[in-house]
Amino acid sequence: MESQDLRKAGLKVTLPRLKVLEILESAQQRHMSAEDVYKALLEMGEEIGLATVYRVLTQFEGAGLVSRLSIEGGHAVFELEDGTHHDHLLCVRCNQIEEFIDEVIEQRQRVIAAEKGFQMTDHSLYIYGICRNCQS
Amino acid sequence: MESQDLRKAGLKVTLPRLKVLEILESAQQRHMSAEDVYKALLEMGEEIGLATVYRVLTQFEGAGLVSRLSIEGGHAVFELEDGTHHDHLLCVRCNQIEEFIDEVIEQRQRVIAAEKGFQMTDHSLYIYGICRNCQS
DNA sequence: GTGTAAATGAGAAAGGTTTTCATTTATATT
DNA sequence: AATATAAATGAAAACCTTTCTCATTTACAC
Repeated sequence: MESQDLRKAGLKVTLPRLKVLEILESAQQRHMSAEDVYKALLEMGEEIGLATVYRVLTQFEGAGLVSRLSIEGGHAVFELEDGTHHDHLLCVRCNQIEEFIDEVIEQRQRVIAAEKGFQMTDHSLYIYGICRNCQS
Repeated sequence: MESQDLRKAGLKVTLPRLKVLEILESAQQRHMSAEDVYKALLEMGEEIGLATVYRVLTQFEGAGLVSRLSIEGGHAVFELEDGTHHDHLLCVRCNQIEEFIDEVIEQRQRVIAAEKGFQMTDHSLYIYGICRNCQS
């Protein structure tokens, strides 16, 4: 009953929105670009325009249903929002993305923001590297 | 004698390169986009193409003379390399950028990368917030 | 001074994302 | 259940930052 999620978010229940949600929920990869979602829709037989995919993802972000990662060099990727804040490790070879949570870092960030007189609104931490599989 | 910096970096000493270096060294703002540099050059009376500014900044980055920050939502900004690794605090109102160094966070990042089996190549941490001046 | 490889300028092209606008659709209302 | 209305969609154009192409100019080695 994903329709409820959409209604709760104040969005009309439309086929493109339901299908995009479905893709995000069932995809093998948790992190997908707009293009990835678009292609997955095509494979599913749904002819939904790329512009609509972008619009829907942006609305979902606004509604708190997904988060947007702005990774270095290029396109954004989206992940279903699961309520947990986490940061990311990205493999520069295979583009795989892993997540991690580190309370020590979180705490230090709060301290630093306070020290500098900043009212923190957000923060993003990306660790780039070569994952275990790609080191061979 | 900035010419030496260029020669040391294996770059020919050309007027565009000297002028871009000059802008970066004398600018009131330490963090500048390619467009910022381009405009500063125009104000200085130097007719240097935007493509050249991009090329020069990219070469400077390769030569270790400047660092490129990939901040959220759009264009890259460049800063003169001063040898110190540091992270950034960005004001979402006035776009001012502050720098900070935190050895605890650095250390935790190394630990996390190791735990996940990543050979870390780079990392980027941005704290977004409202700076002291903009909170009034 | 001259030759040669490298650098530049202008504009075109690229790549990801957003906008426009006419058409379609979901939902509130009758 | 039919209808009105505001919102959503598709397709293509526009956008924006950045890179590339290619003819011309320039720096540096000889």
